[in-house]
Amino acid sequence: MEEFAAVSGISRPTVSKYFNDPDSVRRTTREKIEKALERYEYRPNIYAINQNRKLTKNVGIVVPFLADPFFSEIARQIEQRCVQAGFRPTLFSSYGVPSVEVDILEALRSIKPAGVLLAPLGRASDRSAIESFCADIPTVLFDSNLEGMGEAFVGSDNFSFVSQTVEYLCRSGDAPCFFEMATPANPNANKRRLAYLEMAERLGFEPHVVKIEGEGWAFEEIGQRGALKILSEGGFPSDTILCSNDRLAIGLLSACYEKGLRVGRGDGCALRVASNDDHPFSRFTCPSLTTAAHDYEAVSSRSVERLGELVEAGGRFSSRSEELFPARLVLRESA
Amino acid sequence: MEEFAAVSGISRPTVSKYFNDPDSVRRTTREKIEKALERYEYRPNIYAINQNRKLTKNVGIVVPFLADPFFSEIARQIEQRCVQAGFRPTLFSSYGVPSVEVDILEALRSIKPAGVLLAPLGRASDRSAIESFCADIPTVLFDSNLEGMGEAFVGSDNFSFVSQTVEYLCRSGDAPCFFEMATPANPNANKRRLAYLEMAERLGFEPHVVKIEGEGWAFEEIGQRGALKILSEGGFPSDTILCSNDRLAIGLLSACYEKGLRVGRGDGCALRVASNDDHPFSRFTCPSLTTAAHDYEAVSSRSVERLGELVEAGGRFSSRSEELFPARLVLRESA
DNA sequence: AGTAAAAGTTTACGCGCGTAAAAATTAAAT
DNA sequence: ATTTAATTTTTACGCGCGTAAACTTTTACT
Repeated sequence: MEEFAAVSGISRPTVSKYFNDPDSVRRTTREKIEKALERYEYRPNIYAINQNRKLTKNVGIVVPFLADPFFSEIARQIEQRCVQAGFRPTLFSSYGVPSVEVDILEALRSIKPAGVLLAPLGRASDRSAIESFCADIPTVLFDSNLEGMGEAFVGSDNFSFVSQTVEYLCRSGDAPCFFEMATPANPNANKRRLAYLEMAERLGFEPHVVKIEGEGWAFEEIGQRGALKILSEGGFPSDTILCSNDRLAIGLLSACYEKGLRVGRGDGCALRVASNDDHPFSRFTCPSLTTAAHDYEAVSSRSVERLGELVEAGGRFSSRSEELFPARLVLRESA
Repeated sequence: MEEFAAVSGISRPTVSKYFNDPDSVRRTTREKIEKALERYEYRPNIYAINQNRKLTKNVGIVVPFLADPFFSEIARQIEQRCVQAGFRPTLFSSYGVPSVEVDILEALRSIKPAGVLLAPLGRASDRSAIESFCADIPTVLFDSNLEGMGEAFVGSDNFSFVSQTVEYLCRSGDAPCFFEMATPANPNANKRRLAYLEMAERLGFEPHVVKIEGEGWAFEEIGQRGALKILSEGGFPSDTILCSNDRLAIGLLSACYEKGLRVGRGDGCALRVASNDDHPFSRFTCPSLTTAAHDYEAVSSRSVERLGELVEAGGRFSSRSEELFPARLVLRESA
């Protein structure tokens, strides 16, 4: 930087100021530096910068399972918006393993991020590890809420999802049973079940929750196996099935196909299947999946916005906020 | 570190040595330090470390599209193995955008990685940018080969994929036509087409390459639209279709379902469909997809191994190696 | 016990940059 | 042309650690 300052005819502290914020120097000064920049392609050393700055521009984005297209899609959007907001995002996935999630948080501490956007594993998360992390690093939770943790939460309104799908299914045919994992990894799953039960009461139908066995994040396989088991043991309590999430539904549809059961709302269809999430692949299932869509854009943009505000506010909000975005019902062929 | 060295009763240079490599100090010394570590939870500042070390332990992993489960799966495995090898991996995705790929390489330069594992976009990549990057940073290419770039390439043997699927399809029924994008993003697609043509000649059948329009990485949609168009304009030249990759096949299967065409090898099936990749979702398509599987494990482990050797060798190999792993034919219901 | 090799200690420097303070310069305003 | 505010320059220090050199202590081995 010393040398570069010399060739650009500006003092080093001013050059340093320029790289911190190009608009903080006079226009003529900026132009001189930028002219020199074209000829000498100097880049400040990021490690030296971050060692001396109290606050880096790093942002950590943590998701529970990047191989799930839902998360890779939302991570993609969040990443983009972080860059637009002037941050340097780094993407992490715990791939469903709690200890990896803890390791990621540990690694994040060491890069002294301005803030972290965290979608926790959920039930399997080490709550005390996350709590102590949030105490040290400004953190916004998204997608999956852990009560009281982080400075803010941005996610989707599970009741909005389920109420719309249930309402639609009841309006257009039989009331649905609810298909889910017995021990869901994600807290959203619990909220969805509760929403289903609530809707059953409101609309006056008998709820049936069908729980299937399975651990981990291989939801499609769990859904497929669970559905095959149920189908060969007397079938579902209703011909209309609402799945807790699209990945389970993908497994269910594959099981139905295997069993020769036609899914859809037309004549000759044995089952109707609807679900929640609007997973990127749900348009290509057979039949295409009727589902309640996340507002990907709202969740991702609001998460990053909230993080920006948090960093601006010095890392703490006076009170923790929770923002939930409603779902949008997407009618396709499966129900 | 000064203070920590004091409380642990060891000199600072030795403590520094310890954090560089715990095994480089005497056992008794190590134990003293680790005992102190339990009580004072000191962590060396990663920025100060990397500023002074000639070589960081950072490794960049770059994939073209993380929302494609194929890449998220291979990225997952590579990430794991990097950690096991003592590296600090960071994951990047260009999400199909060439300028983002260039930005990523630029960002990678600034973190001075020990090495980079790069799966380039392919046709859309800025070759000169990648070339100049590889000249500066030790790079191993994987999945997608760019002639002469990087110190090594590790990928799958496209001929092995196509020869096995074609051979199987011919053996068990009619010869396949080949379904692909007119302007594929990935160089593997071209190799697969050539392999198909070569196999047609070897086995003595008339090749039919069916090309569909479409740009970008939304392969399922492109495959679906393309297939719908073809099906409503006279159909495919053969009742057996080999897709260039699984994501196109997923779109094709969805189009077939929509058209009421039964896919599979049994009686009453109008089409047989096979493909390449063994995409994580290909087990759950309707019907499940017969495909040639990548050796995910071999490709990912060998890539990381090769990178380790490269770093060990000081960043340069005397000659560029290309390693291709054969496919494994996975017979499912679609063909 | 004696000795060479291995490991640790002291001392000191430098990495590349942020940043503070005081002085000097420039730009804007009366 | 003066005054005043805004920038820039000079000078200087420090961040947290890697690392080299010379020296001292510990370990391993005959």
